[in-house]
Amino acid sequence: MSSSNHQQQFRYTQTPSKVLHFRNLPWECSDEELADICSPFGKVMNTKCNVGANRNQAFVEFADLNQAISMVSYYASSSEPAQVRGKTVYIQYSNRHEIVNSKGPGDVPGNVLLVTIEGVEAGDVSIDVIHLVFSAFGFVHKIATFEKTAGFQALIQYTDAETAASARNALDGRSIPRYLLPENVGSCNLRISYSAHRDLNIKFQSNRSRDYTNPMLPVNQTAIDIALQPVGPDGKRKEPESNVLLALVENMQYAVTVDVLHTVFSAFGTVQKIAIFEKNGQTQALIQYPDVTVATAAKEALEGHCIYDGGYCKLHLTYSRHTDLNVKAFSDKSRDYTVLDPSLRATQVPAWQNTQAAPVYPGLQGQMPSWDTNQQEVTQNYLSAPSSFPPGHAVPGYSPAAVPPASASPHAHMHPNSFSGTSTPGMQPYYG
DNA sequence: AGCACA
Repeated sequence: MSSSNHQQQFRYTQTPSKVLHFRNLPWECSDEELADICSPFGKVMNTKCNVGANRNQAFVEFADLNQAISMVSYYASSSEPAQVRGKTVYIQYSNRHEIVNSKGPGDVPGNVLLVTIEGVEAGDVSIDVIHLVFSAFGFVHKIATFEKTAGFQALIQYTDAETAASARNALDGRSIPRYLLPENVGSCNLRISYSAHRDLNIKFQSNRSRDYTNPMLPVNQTAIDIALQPVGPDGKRKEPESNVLLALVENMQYAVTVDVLHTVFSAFGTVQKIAIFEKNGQTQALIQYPDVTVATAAKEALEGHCIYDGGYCKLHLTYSRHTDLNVKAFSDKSRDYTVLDPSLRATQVPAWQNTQAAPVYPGLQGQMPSWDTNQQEVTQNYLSAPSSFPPGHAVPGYSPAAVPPASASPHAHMHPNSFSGTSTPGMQPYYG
């Protein structure tokens, strides 16, 4: 019966309790900070921090009811509010009379985190991505991953509980950045608690477990394919290389067209095909090169750079799992330069009416600056150019208005780099 | 800025 429930909701009518409820606490307020402001009023028997959805509430249990009353009374009449780290905290009697320490094992702080990666299968998030994400907070000693009914989980071992806590506080409830995930994965929230483990027993370096303190550990058979993959300078294992790049475009303030991408990516070699699509509300593109080497050069030169000055249209590049795109030869969202001569666009000739590009456009040769079919010099210039990229300015001077006509080169598929090297003299922003 | 967890 509700009439028998005399628990009061509001401060002036609450019945006193030796348990006090604190709210509006600063982020990650510690038991020590709580005890600091409570101990002048009595003996603190128990505390519970990081309560509530925002983890900014807490409970403190005094030894005696009068001690709790004295604290509430003091701040009720004080001109200075109770503060922690300069932040005003609000104190009232809890509607319970003791702190029930129902700390599950996952709430006992330790140096090993138990991470549940929601919404993914084990294969979707590599141990290297996990390592990359969690290394942001300190040296990761060991990682073990496994699949349980709860889903894909990982144990992350840090040096100490403080480092583990900082990682937990920063990442719990958040998602792994999308550009670190495969194309087919949406958001994947991290649920992080503490493991009771102190020291993980990693027997092998494998696709499921790593011991970063012991690089000499034998490699498990199941991890051989992974071990054969190249390792980047940061020690992060790369995804399988491909001649096709997946580009995620961040902060897309300007339209990123097929032509823009073609111009940007042609600096590193012949672009065979481009496809632009939307995924999870973000613009993505696939760029196909003839071989992995060129794709790698483009990836390394362009990763993290912006198509436009001012941080606009920042590129995040990964290798696609595709090797040969099946795209419409000419649409606003895709282009196949191996099938279709781009000059057809300028001359308004549909692709399917022309199967012999070169002989049809002899006149265009004359429009081009002095270049012929032996464009070694141009090719070399642009292949060597990415090393001189100014950091943070993938395409300095690039402006949306300066998008080159895709029609400029009728031979893009025959002569590597001829497009970007010759078609747009006012548009050579890459290397100054 | 408003009450935990099993």
